[in-house]
Amino acid sequence: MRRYDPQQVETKWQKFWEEKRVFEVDEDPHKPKYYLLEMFPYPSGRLHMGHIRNYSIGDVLARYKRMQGFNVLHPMGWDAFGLPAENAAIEHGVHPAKWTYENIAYMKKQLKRMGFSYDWRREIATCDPSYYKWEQLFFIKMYERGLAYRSFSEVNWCPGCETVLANEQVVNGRCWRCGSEVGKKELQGWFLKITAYAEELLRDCEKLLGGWPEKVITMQKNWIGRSEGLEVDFPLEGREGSIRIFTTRPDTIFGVTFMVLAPEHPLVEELVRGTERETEVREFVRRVKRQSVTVRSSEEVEKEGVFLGAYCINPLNGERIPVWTANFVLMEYGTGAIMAVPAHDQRDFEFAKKYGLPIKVVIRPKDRELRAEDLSEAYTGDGIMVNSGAFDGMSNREAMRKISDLVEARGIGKRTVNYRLRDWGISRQRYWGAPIPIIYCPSCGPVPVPEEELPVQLPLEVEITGKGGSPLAQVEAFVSARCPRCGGPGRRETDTMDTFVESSWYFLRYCSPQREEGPFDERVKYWMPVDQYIGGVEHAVLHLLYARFFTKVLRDLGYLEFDEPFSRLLTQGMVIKDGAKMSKSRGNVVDPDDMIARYGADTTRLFILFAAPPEKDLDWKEEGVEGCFRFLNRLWRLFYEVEPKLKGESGGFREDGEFRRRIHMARKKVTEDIERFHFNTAIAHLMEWVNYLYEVLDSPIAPSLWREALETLCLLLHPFVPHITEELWVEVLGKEPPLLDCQWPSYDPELVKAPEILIVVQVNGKVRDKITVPLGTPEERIKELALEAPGARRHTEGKQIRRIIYVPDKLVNIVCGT
RNA sequence: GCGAGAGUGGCGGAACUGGUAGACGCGCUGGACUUAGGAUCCAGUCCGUGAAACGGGUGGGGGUUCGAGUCCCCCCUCUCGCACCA
Repeated sequence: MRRYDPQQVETKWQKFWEEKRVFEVDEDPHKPKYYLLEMFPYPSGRLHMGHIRNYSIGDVLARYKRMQGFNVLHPMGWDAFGLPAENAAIEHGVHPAKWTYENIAYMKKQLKRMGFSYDWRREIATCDPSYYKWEQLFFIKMYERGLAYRSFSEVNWCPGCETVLANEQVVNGRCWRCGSEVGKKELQGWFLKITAYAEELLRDCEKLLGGWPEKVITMQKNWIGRSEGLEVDFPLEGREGSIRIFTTRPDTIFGVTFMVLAPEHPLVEELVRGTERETEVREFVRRVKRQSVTVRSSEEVEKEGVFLGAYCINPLNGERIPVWTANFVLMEYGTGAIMAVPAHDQRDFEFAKKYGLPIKVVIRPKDRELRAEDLSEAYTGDGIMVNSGAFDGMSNREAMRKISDLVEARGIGKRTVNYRLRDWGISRQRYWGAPIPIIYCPSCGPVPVPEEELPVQLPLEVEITGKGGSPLAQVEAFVSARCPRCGGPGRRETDTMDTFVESSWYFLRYCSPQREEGPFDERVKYWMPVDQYIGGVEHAVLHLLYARFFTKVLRDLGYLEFDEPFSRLLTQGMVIKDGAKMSKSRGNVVDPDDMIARYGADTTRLFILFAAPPEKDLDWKEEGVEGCFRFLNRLWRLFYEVEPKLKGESGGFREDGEFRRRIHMARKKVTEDIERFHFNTAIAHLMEWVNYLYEVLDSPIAPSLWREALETLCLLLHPFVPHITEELWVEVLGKEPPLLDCQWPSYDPELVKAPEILIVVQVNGKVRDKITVPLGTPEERIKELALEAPGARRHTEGKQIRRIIYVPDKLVNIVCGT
């Protein structure tokens, strides 16, 4: 018997697939399309187990759908711009382009060695000018529509990466990539107006229901953070002007006992200038501004503030209200100023307690009185209005509406909607990224590069030192340019785009990757949207939000006709070893190359799919891998042991119903399990079936039945372990490759049914016996048999039988007295 | 603190709409075949008793039900996300 040699088998079929172009697909209007996409990798050097897991899951679905008759688009590419390439240049003196392309070449080889069914003709690398050219075009179109703008503002600055970060890229006050503590910096940069789509991005979350994990939808909703409220002007006392605040609780406006401005609020300086408090306040503001984002946003930080010495007037009741500034009010949100109602807001309450500010109750619960001096915390619930003039006695909900109406009618404020979502800052002070296609002209200002001059190529001759800001600024040949508008001398923008811009539309480019006349054509209509997207949860509010935004923008620019890019999303769990995420610093990394060399790609894939369901974390265990390797050997031996039995005549054998039933059972189970992404149970069932086939190895089974079983086994296992199945299919069964073009086997529900069914007999809910009855036995007969079962009789003897419950084909429960 | 998810053998994990808890795999125990094996095969493996019978058992406590891992209430633990957003 031939030994199972994964290396030999796997390289043989990989070569075959490539030569026969098995994975290449074209548009075919006669077939239903299925776009299966996995998040493309950053070419960091080599694949890690997280990639292998992601792509193994994807490959199962791609192959399965293809065998089901779908025209499956399954592309792969490279998220090729990014900092590590630049760091490699700084550390090892290798050019980012060289480093990137070498990594791509190696990782591509690894992907091929895993047997993933990608159509490599569609491969894209985002650092290729033919890719980012279109991105630059989108930028210009967005600029023309006011969706890309330049602004001078306080941005997140990562000292480690020496560049700006978008809000989404700051995780717990730290850089999402390098973990450095993020600071603030005043900087001029380019922004994409994602806030213009806040409402739609939020609303369309409804369209994702059912297709996306609820968790991701919730995270996106929270990130967008819509809140409805009221803006109100509080006139300043003794001078011109007013303080505009935003509140979601207009019903508490009679309970305002102080105002708080964000330390960055322009009025702070204005109000204290030339007063005795000037020094104290300035000192405070300086101190707060110095606090890093991490410190200022962490819970431990105590609320602190200072009185500005100024007062304003509550426009509803004329009360005189002191104005403070404090660290817990953010300039970025709402109007940067709040009305403080300590009785009904916990933060205001804490602040009032600390500084001895008055507390005034304006809402009481329905069933009791509320006294300010009794409060140990703010009362934030609903109730009845008190101390609120004309609104007393009203429910606070009603008062909310009435007060808003009044404020709007008097012209001192308006209802507004606020979002937490900020515009997306895309300028990066780095080299290895797509250049922003703008030329600054001393007389015309920023001018977009004309379309016909795109792409603005990233120059390759550049010195990368990691010091002194953007490397592009040093390349005079790049920087100096003619103003497209007036023809005068101008200078190019030297910042590059955030790499999340590239990943916001790559899935569209796969549809027409080589097209030179435009970013995409009618093929995008055929393939999009992506039917199934697979990747890690870490992009729940980064990539996935940006990609949704881009899709909507491109739709409005006339390129697309749909609203959402990804119909279904599967977020896979992490790969864990020894209780922790695999990482170099922990030294618990398992290298895919190692696994392939020792066990082969099929075993590696099988283990990953078998050890845990996709959305859960996967615990890497060498012993588990060995178990899977053992199974494939068992499978291999089974085929060669059965091989001689396949040759004989099929006549003269007793029809074996159970043997046939198992075939259909397997088809049903595996199909259903793949549909719900329960690959582990699908594989478990196939293992069980193989165990059964070994048991009946010496039984007189017709050769045609054996053949049917083995063929089914190959077909059902193929999405998981494509190489070994292809080999057995051809070498033992003598069939034509590739399996990918064979039809997924269907099952006959009638044949899945067993002729005899096992009925569990319970007495008072406890299992006491089991009986076997022929399919179709009438209920009355089954109940009789159950009562006669010895195990049941032991427990019913001498007792009164009260009820008999029958669950068809499952159990009988005899309820009797005790 | 808020929100979501999860707690099942020695381990990874099964159990679709309430209906035999522990499938499958790992590990472990014993045996067979072997010069040998960490190869392969057979048997066993939730706990209590040698075994049957029986009893207990899905984080803890209550409840609904003929019947609860599954549904409801309270509590504990863990993971993830958000975290002064007015």
